[in-house]
Amino acid sequence: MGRPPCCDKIGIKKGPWTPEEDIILVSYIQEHGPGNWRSVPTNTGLLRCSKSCRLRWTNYLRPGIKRGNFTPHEEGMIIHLQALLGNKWASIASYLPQRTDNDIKNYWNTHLKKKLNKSESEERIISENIPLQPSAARNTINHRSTYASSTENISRLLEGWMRASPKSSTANFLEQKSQNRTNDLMDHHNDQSPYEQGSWDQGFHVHPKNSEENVKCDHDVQEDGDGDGDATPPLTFIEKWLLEETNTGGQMEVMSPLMELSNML
DNA sequence: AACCATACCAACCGCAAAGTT
DNA sequence: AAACTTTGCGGTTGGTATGGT
Repeated sequence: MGRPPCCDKIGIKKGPWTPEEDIILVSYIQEHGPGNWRSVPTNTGLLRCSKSCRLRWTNYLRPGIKRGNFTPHEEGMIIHLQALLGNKWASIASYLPQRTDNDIKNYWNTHLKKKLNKSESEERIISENIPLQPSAARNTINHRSTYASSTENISRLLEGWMRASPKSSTANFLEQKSQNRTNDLMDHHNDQSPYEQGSWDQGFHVHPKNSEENVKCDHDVQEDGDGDGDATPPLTFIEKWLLEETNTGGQMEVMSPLMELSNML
């Protein structure tokens, strides 16, 4: 025990990351790979604690992250996985390979929790036989248009940086990364990508690190089941359901059996 | 136009598990 | 086995954009 807080040191910078810091971190990770976070600040000269570096990478800079614009299918998955697993955001995120646990957690806290509360109260009113106008707001997801703007800035910055630099392995990596980001942004701007089979495949195959993490997370989830006894249902069922969901194109109707089960649990 | 309230997201903090010596 | 270090997770908060008055 007695671990000293890593962020208490004098001279450690806090707050929002600058594009320059992002570039330093990305290029370092490209060379050395993610991990050994302890050594990242000393080796890069970044005035950040190791924790902050890891968080920045996993939640923001890691290739293959999809940001904003949660599809109805993703939303449904989060709702049901949360019902089944509780606030195990990392576990839930392992089933949404392009999303980070932080993103899912934020989306839950800012959108879905309210939505569910509203739905529950409306259902209660309905069950009490009080007439109620259909609520348009119930099906409305408030997506803020500025959500991806910072990502876009990073993308542009990286592109500019690469043009100015000789073609190194780092630059190649960044170019690829930039391309991924651009593709993501295209998805966002088009706003037309229902959660489809291709998205899964892309998430798992294009980003090896991602899938590697998924394997680990899934393993963790399974261990959770017999560990703390927090009523985690058999994961094989969830996986089966997710598979069916993926194959059927993710219609909400498919979830009703699951909802019944989760209600029973 | 200015002010205030609310919504949202990025990042921080503390704790615990896992890993290492 | 104990002490220590590192990593990961979930809860929370601060800053800022947006909407309303």
